Amino acid sequence: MGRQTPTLEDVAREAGVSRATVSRVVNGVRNVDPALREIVHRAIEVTGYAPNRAARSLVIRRTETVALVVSGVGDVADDDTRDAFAARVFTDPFFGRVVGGVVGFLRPRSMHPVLMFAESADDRREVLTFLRQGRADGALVVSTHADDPLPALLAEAGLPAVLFARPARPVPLSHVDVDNRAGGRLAARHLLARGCCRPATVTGPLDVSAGRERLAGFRAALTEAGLTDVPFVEGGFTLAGGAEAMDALLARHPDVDGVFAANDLMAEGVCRLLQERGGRVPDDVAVVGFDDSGVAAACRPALTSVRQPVERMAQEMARLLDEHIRGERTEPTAVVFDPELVTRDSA
Amino acid sequence: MGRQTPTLEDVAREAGVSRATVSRVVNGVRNVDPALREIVHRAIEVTGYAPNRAARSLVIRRTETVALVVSGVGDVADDDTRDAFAARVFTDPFFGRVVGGVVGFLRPRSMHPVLMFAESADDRREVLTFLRQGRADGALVVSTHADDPLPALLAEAGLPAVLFARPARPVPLSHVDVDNRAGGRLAARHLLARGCCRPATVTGPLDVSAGRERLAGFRAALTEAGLTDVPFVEGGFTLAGGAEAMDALLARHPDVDGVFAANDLMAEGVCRLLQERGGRVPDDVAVVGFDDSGVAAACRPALTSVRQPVERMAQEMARLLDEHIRGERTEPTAVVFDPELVTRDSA
DNA sequence: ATGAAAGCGCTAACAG
DNA sequence: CTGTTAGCGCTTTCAT
Repeated sequence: MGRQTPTLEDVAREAGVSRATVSRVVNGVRNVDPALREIVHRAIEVTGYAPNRAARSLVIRRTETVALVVSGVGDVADDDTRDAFAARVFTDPFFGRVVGGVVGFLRPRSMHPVLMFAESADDRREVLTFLRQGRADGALVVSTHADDPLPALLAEAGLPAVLFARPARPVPLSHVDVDNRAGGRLAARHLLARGCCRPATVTGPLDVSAGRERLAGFRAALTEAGLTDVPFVEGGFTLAGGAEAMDALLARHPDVDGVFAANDLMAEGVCRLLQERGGRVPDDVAVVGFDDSGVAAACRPALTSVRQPVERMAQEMARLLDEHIRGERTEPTAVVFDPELVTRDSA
Repeated sequence: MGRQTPTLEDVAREAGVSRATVSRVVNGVRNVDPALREIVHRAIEVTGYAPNRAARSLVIRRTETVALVVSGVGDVADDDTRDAFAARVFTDPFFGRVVGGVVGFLRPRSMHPVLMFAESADDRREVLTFLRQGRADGALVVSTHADDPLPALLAEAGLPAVLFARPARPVPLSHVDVDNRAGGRLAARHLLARGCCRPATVTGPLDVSAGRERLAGFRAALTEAGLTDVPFVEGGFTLAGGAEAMDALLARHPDVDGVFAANDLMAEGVCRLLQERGGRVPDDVAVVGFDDSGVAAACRPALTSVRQPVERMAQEMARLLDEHIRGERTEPTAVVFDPELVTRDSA
């Protein structure tokens, strides 16, 4: 067997040039005689050379790797909990879209995401260590809870990081978000336009800014139309939570004729419960969701939903991080996207 | 501002020892005087030292990183396609469980997964390059199609890799799998025990071994019971595919009284279609799924399903890869898990 | 435009 | 048990 994987040295020898020249060719630096460049390329081909990234990283002090961390607030860290967390996270179509957008930005730049879960203090420590060791150049953080301590830790440590969604308490980090308030208004106006006069809403967790803002926008638009005291129940952003919330809502207000659920999963839960009770959607109760994720189209009836451009947002999040990493951007920046109503069958 | 991040040298100076000693302490090598170890630990604390992984990787020739690649057979690579692929992949609860299991093994060893999608020839090239550059020590591959060329490429290149599920054509790589045939038998026997006498099945893609084997097991058990010519339609492992397949099945055999769907997503599609047609599950038609993923419990009615221990399988996959990487295992090995029937409401 | 040489921060013989 | 030393493979001045 020959020696290990070939190095720059080997290619240089094969091409009859210096290591420096090969390095220049590999990295596409100009200042290289086209003829030589050809020779070097041939030598690379012949030797089957692949640059050692550890060596490169050591000198350029970059990994071309970013941490993609899904972060909660848990304080436990046993395997079952993590399994369950991972399964739940990945079942929510929202994360798939985030991953898609992130990869869409990173891949053309041959950057790659390392997947991390931060559900406990240990996990968070691990994320910081990971970054401080230079195993990743920065972090993309998707928090599942408002009180997630990770963003603040990252900011304190001066590590490059960008958040998906505005954190509950201000943190000096860039973030992307959708205009949740505008989304709530869109939902309200659509229900009004349909002729609903007893609308209600199943909200997300109210300690999360997305939950609060969607509710606020919904109420504001209704108030403008003269409707106050709109009933609402918190649904926790899950399918089961949506159904339970609708159950509670129905118990107190059997006559609701329109429901805005703050995400599609809950909207589906709402539809299910309504149907179980013999109600028809949208004839008896119109339902509007939020996200326009895969479940919106798959739900029966297909959900009318406030679309959040998650892929674009995730892409932008990656772009911001890249700029922070290269030092092209230093100030925390917020990029806010406009929601859009997608009309289907449920309202 | 002080200098950059502290190095071994800085810690050594602070502790009044040599770099080697600090290195030994950091890496937990014995042979170190407990008193000195204390001093070094203190110095690490004081300086806020975090070992530079690129430097370490350069010499130990390991990254403690593995590629987790979801691999199809596509030949396109535009952004929208990838977005859609990522979204679809992550919507399938199956992958969440895989990720959970993989992370469960890796994390305690401070190893980490880099997420990659391989949907085109370019993507596959990228995966190989990634590994050859030493950016990851090996690959965990989850193929979505039988004809996925990636496993063979990996094997040819002599790169450490382990597959989830047996590849359609033999490849000299380790893999984990569930006994799909036994799973099919379990489903058949359950339907028979319930008194079904006109069973049918919605299969997975028949070019995938999981699809073929589940069908084979189902048929075999039915044949033993004297039932031959069991109707089947291919459903593509998706929700919509399951519904369509059931539709086709019903058109040809309106009297089926039991259906085995080769995964839960399709089983849910089957239930939906049945319900749309006014049929009741399980009273008119009993439905058995496969996987016992999150949707099984969430489906109405809750699905009786053949459980695949995905988390444990994924964990084992990571363990095998780790052994291959450290050279403790050289021969390709297959680890096959037993399925188990979980009885709920649908059958 | 090209080459020589000095590290990047760490580990691992090898002495002592 | 501890220190000295020689690289790991690459990039990057600095000369030429």
